[in-house]
Amino acid sequence: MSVHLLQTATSVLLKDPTASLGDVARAAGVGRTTLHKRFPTRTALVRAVASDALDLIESVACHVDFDSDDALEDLMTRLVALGPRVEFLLRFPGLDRDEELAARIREMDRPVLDLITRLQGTKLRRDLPAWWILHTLYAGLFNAWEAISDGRLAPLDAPRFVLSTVFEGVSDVRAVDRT
Amino acid sequence: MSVHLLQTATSVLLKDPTASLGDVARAAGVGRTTLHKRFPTRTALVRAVASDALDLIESVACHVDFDSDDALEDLMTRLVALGPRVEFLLRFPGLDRDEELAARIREMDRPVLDLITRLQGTKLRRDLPAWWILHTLYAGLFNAWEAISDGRLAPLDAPRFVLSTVFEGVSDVRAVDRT
DNA sequence: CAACAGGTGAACACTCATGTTCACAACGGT
DNA sequence: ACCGTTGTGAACATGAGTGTTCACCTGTTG
Repeated sequence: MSVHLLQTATSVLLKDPTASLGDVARAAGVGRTTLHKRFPTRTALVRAVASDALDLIESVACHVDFDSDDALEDLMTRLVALGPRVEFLLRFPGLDRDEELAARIREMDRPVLDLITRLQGTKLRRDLPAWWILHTLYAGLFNAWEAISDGRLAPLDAPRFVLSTVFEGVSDVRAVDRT
Repeated sequence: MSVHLLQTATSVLLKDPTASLGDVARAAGVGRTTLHKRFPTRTALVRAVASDALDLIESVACHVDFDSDDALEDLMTRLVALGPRVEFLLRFPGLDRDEELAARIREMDRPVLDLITRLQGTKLRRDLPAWWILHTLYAGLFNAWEAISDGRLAPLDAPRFVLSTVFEGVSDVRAVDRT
């Protein structure tokens, strides 16, 4: 039941970052008092939601074989499926001001950055910084989540769209004539 | 001076969407009363900032030759240069709930969507929806703006990074072996 | 049955953003 | 010198979100 509460809080706060605790409690079907019992302050709730999202990412990242050549595709596919729970992490305003959370995020980025750097020896472009590629991947994820929540993109289509677009770009290869 | 006020408001509200009007006024070096004189309510200020951003986009869009084959690259390059003023438009929470603004945005998207559809006959992939390509371009812009404001990316490098990444992807073409 | 933990609504005080009014100062035009 | 404009600070009322406490209800466990 605590899990469902966090999920509801995630979606409510993501749709409207200024939503009151009363809104969150009502959406979750619990009393505001109960919400305050579990999360004494608003920032505590936000941190719990963010922390939950980080746990979620870790729980899928540990299933990815980072030594594989398809690790990035595998990771991305799994992340796309997580949806709003993780979108919250990248989108919620002022979240980066929490140093502890920011540190945890950097900590999670590190192995992915290493993976990207390694893959730049084989399948990834070497003329782009690893951090730029990482953020391009994030941008692709973000893009897909937004399209899904807008109802324009079917969740099952999302991984294919993201991977295909981010890796191969939007140019028609057969028509490419630039250097 | 009114212009400078809007610019300041943009950056302050972008950094912290929950910033109070007092914060905005102080950052702009004017009294809160003066701010209220010019923009009676908070939403009025937000709408003014957004409207200003839209004007900015229109002012550069009218210099783009939409019949050219390089129209997209031209447009993107100009948009990258606009920076935070426009980032506000895509990022500020709850902005899409203003129907008038949303309509103006859709109105501006239309010619770009048409351009994309047209270019899908030549240089752009036909297996992706036009709206997906459009949002991928936006995601690239957003990515660049974020990197710039974080100090990781030099503004002059931004257009090249965005265009190259969005159009050609992050895969090393020479190593591509997928279908 | 008794005790206890967990959930609930009502009420309260507190803080803060907001919107408004008012009186005053600076400035330019007549 | 007069007046209208514009900006300013101070003060005030209002409303909303927040955090807290308390009395009450419910189910479980002993």
